[in-house]
Amino acid sequence: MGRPPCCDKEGIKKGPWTPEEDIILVSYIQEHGPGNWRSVPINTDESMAIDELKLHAGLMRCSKSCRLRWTNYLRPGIKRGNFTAHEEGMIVHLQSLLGNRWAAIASYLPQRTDNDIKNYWNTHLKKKLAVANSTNSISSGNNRHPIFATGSSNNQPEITQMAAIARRSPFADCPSSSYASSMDNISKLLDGFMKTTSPSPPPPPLQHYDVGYDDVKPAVENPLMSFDCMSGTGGGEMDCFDVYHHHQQQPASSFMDQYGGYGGYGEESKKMMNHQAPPLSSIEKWLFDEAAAEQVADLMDLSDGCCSVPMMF
DNA sequence: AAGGCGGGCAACCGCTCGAGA
DNA sequence: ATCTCGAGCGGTTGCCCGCCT
Repeated sequence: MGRPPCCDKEGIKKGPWTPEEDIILVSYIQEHGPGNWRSVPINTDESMAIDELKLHAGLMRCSKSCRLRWTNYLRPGIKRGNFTAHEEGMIVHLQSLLGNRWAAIASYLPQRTDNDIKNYWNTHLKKKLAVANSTNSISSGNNRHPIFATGSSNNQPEITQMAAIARRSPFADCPSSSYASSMDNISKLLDGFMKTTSPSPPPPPLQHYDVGYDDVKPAVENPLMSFDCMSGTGGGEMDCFDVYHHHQQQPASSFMDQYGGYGGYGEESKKMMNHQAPPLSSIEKWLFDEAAAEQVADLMDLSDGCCSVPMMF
């Protein structure tokens, strides 16, 4: 007897997004910014300008669907494709600390979406950890990370879970072949869209940040939008861990303010910073700590079968 | 070559939270 | 203080694609 689904209304489209829909959504967000999702499909009423009416004709998606599509796929700065060993380690580590709070975990990997992380956990890491767990029964005492010695982690699982990630990612950088995973396709479509559509002046350039580079600078390559950092080269090649390592000198809030602005991750991060247990300041210290970086690297280098993995699932 | 099967991932659903009235 | 509603989150589903037989 719950609330009816927001997409139950007639005429609201569901299912896979088409390139045209992506273009419409990106165009809308470019002009209005992310957020106010409710208004995306609704703004097709008479209050809209003529151009906007044209722009949104055909985007019959509910607000949820629009938000999801943007945050999980279209949002600039998303790194797609294979997870690095460092990213795996981060995910395993953070999952052991935070549980299945994928949004919170994603806030520590700004280039990855919560959906991506969730899927990767469910399809890859869970199996790896299960295999490691089933083949090993070594006790975990020696692997406890100092972070759990603070007395604030009453119910924390063993940090040694992360040691179960024993292999470096065997995958190569190869984007998926389907439309939905092809940033090139969208970029080209958007480029073509701008060349072939309305004679009205082009909207102002959308800025995005090359997360992980030395200075946070707006990267304006495509007048409409730039996806370069998602495609496996450029910014996408930088490990998330490098990002954190690089920013360890900065206050976390500053880092999140700079990088978390898109798609709501910044807000989640701020919540994490300010309110939520476990004590993330400690976690952050550890994550940002150079020595910890080496420790993670060491753990990631461990071969299969050398560590215990007391799992919770 | 064709059909079956399983893995991976995009997208949906339902719930919770929080802001504003 | 309470209610309403939008935003966001996590769990789950279903489709697509590649591999195997």
